[in-house]
Amino acid sequence: MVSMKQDIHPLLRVLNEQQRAAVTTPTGPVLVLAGPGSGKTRVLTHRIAWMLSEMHVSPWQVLAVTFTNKAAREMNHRLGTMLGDTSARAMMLGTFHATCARILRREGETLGLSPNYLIFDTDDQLTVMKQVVADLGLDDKKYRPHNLLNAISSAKNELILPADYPVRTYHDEIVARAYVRYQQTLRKNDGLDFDDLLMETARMLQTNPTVVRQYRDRFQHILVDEFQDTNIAQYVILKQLAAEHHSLYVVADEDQSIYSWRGADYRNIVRLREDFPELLEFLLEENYRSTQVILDGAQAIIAQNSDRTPKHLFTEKKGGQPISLNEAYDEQEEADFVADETTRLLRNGHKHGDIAVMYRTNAQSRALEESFIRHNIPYRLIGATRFYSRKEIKDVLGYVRLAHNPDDDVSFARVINVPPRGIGARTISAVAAAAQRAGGSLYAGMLALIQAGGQGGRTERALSAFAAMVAQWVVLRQELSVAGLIDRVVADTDYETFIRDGSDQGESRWENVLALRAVVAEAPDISLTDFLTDVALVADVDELSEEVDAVTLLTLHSAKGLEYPVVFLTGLEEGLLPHSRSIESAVEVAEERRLLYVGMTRAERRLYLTYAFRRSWRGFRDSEPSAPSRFLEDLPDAVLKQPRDRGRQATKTSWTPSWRAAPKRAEAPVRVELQYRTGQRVAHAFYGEGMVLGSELEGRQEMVTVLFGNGIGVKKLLSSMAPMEPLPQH
DNA sequence: ACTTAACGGGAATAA
DNA sequence: CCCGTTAAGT
Repeated sequence: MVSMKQDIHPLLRVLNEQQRAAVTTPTGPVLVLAGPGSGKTRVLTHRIAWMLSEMHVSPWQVLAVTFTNKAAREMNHRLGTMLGDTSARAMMLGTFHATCARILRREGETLGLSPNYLIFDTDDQLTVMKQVVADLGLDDKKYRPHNLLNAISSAKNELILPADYPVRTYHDEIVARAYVRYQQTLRKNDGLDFDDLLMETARMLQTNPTVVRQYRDRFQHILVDEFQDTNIAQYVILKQLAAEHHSLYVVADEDQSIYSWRGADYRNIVRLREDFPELLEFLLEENYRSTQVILDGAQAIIAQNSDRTPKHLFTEKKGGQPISLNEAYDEQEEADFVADETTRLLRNGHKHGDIAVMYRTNAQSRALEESFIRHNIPYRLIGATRFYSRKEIKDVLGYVRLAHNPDDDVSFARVINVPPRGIGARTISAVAAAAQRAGGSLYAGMLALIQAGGQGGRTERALSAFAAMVAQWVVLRQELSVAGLIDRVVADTDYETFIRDGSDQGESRWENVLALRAVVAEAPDISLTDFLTDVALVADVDELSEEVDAVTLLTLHSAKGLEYPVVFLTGLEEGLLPHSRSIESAVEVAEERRLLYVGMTRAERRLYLTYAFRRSWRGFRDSEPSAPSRFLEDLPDAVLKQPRDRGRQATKTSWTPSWRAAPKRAEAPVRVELQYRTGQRVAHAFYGEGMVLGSELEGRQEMVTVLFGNGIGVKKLLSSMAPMEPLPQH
């Protein structure tokens, strides 16, 4: 039934029928299955507004969980303009991690957590785990701290406590011991890792009737975005909170589930249906983002996955520019193609900010950056080295963390001799030994050591000076703002002189310190605890501002939830997408495919897919040949700008980059006839005519070095792969 | 005690 | 290539 516009509630006017149904449904468990670009953020926002204005829900009773802090901010802003700032501010709105951090700050004491706990990031976790491996006398080659952390993270995501870690093998036994020790060490340092935030919250809600009642009363209405990427701990939190009122409103797209490696389990959708049998489901199938061509391409890719609900996405943006599929010689040429094409788009009226370049791994950004610099195109890079993981930032935060809690051994060990102040390895072991004896922190150990005396003048003076400095910071943190405290620690440690060593890198590091200082200045009243919590929970995408007009470089994972008029997806090669680490598992390959789907569906108007013919792998001096991604085979020619070169399809046999290949076995020498001789003239399908500079066997392959004309220059090609043939001699 | 060079091993996505 | 570790030099 078509209703007259004026009969429709103002909140609903901008919505289509499906969206309207989802927004106005009575409270209760609701699952909105939303395709990409189908306006799920809009639905969530309008649903909240609808509940507040039409269903007598108080903002205080609403908990909304988003995937990024940025999404939370945006939703908050939209609701603010729709309803007025006050009601928007009363809601609890944030990511799972941020929300749990807040709850634990208030209630954690029931679990024995200090209200001033700090969040330990990946770096800190690794520091702690290295200590654990050393303490337990484990071989760190056999039990890599990194791997142990992964195992522990998986356990935490499934709410498995150290004491309950399942042991089936000796290896499990070691992991279990490491887990116990790791958790003890974290707590001794008053730290929680990212997974703890979720696990401890879930555990508290499961075990503490008083707390759970309090939060069920408070959060009578819960809304969740990106539900397909929740893990078990997150699901338990939701289930516990919603157990009484059953007002749980989740938005999901199983085709965009790309975080299983972080414990996300899209079967939570199945659990939801089981745990809330009265669940109502809504579909959002109209896409408002992309053109039909882009949508068709993306659909063709995702349709190949089994175990999914088929969807009928459609858009009114019929037709559109065909998808451009491009092969480049290597990663440099690929990057140059992206830059050249960007320049062309800019000439045709696009802004830099319209354009995003996406890739599977952060390492791929390098070639792109270099090319953008050469072409003088402003860009910004998301991810890579997180701002808050940079050495200089971690150092300064280390001092600040010591002021917050001098018993934080991780921070203590990090900064005790930074900048170098004559406290070397010897002295540090003495401090550690004293701490051990006293059963206290390193800081306590240091104080004990100073009191006992007898270290020798130099060392004693250095230690006392450091101790006095830290003690002073602890006092000053009460009276100074965070900005003031940072100024003070930087001044006291003479950090500027240390970091500005005259090199360009030093300058850039100092600029980062100043940038940190500027960030703090924007929140003059923030408490030290809140500041340190925020810092730990910022994601790089959170910092993405629309005001900067630059091309965005980011991983496919970071791109989730974003959209751009023009998108380049680069490195679409076997080994990269799907990634070599996923290639042997069908389940993981399916997730890689979803990753491509997520990338493609970010594009509004123009989509470029690129792959390189050969690619350099880190330390290898020569690049390795690569094959186009198997996923590209599933693109119908109809959506492509030019039909594909059928000769260069991915082979179905699994391909491994050389650095993953099995060690070369001694083989009987195989005589291979060289096809090309130095001086030979050749014709190449892309590069035209050239002259062979040399030809040699590489393994069993003939590698030909050819000089091409037209400014193309020297290329190294595999005779078996290259679309190239010898020309008759004159 | 600190700095520097040489070496070896590992290599994905991220709150 | 980048990291951390180690050995030798300041």
